[in-house]
Amino acid sequence: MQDALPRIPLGRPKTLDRDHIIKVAMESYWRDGPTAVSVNEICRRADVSKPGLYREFGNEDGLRSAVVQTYELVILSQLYQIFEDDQPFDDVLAALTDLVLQDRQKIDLPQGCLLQKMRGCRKELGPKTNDVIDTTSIGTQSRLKDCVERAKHNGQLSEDISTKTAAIYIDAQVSSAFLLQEAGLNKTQISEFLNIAFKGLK
Amino acid sequence: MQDALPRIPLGRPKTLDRDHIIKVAMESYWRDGPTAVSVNEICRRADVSKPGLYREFGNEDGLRSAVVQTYELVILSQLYQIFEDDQPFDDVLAALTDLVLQDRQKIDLPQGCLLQKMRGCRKELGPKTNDVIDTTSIGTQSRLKDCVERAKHNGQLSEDISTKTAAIYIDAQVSSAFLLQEAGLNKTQISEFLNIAFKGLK
DNA sequence: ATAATTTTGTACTTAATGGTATTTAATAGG
DNA sequence: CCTATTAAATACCATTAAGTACAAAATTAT
Repeated sequence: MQDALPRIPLGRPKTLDRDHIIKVAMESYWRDGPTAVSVNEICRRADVSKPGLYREFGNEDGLRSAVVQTYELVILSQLYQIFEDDQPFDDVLAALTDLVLQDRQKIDLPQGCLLQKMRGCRKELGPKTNDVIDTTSIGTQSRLKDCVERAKHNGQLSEDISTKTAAIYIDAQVSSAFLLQEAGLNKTQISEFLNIAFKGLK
Repeated sequence: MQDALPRIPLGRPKTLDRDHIIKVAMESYWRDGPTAVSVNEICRRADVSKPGLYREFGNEDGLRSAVVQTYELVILSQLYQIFEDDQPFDDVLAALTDLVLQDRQKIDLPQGCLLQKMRGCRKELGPKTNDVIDTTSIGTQSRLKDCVERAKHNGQLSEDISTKTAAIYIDAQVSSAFLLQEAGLNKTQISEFLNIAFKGLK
């Protein structure tokens, strides 16, 4: 079979920038809170008409779920990289600390973790968004569990702690560190905090 | 000077039950989220007229700040009791675990910690509420610090960890445990989690 | 040209929000 | 009984929310 030639579409050409809307919405939800920014406000910030946005995402739930998906793809991938790199477990924990401590303002990104913020107000979010939150959380957990399993296998982590609990524990500590950072703690304090937390794993 | 006799007030007698409104609002914010319930809805749930509520609390910010104050008085007092009881540090940590694990449904209270939920969306709350959140947080921290200092003095806790960091750490771990509980983890898992977390202090 | 097709934004709807002006009800004192 | 005083709720306000009907604009095909 021959490949179909790129068909020139009929009608008015597209100008609506879906990725741009997602980017603006992501930063808005991330910085101001997932329930603190209205669709109206996002339209204003992204300089897009409301029907344009609704055509693309269906409804608010569609927009928010698209945002979470993009967040996993663009932001959480850094985290996944750490889990997948085959390095000593201590280095993994150090890399996690570095990730939390990296200066967000320099790269113009909001503080904290959007997924965590979404989880915090999930009752106020729609079903689709809740689904994406769940699958993303499960994705993170499963990667973390693989990492923990590997560490156990290499004798870098005690077998006493169940893999699931260890994964939940590490995730929770990183989340706490993000929260404390947003509350205004300095790098030294965050570092000290994670030090104590990760000591419990040894 | 002579004590003034109890003056009988003129006019229509009061029937508005301030404490009842606070109770209803507290449970609403706690269960559904501090920004998820409108003043209208609270009026409905408390069976009170809107001007009645506004007369009593001024505005939404006034209601929310009153709720947080009551929360400290009624709920956090249990926590404060643990910090103030002069018991071995290990017992303090065990008592904290018990507090998290107590069955909230039996006593018909929502899960999690309202103060923590308020902190999570503080940008969406008014200035008065933010003030009360801050003073309450400081109050908790200061009691925790006293408790930590005592433990250090009695040789039950290493002097290596700064008192402030230890206090922040313990508070964060309890908060995490509450969150995990809300996410559906069972008692065994929560217990295991706090076990690991508190191990880091030893 | 003009018709067909697709994308676009103006302007609207309905419902809810936080907040209040105003009237009505209930009491005490003269 | 009438007035002053206090507390109550009805009914309203402006604003904003999420979501949409519809006509104008921009293109290709005829």
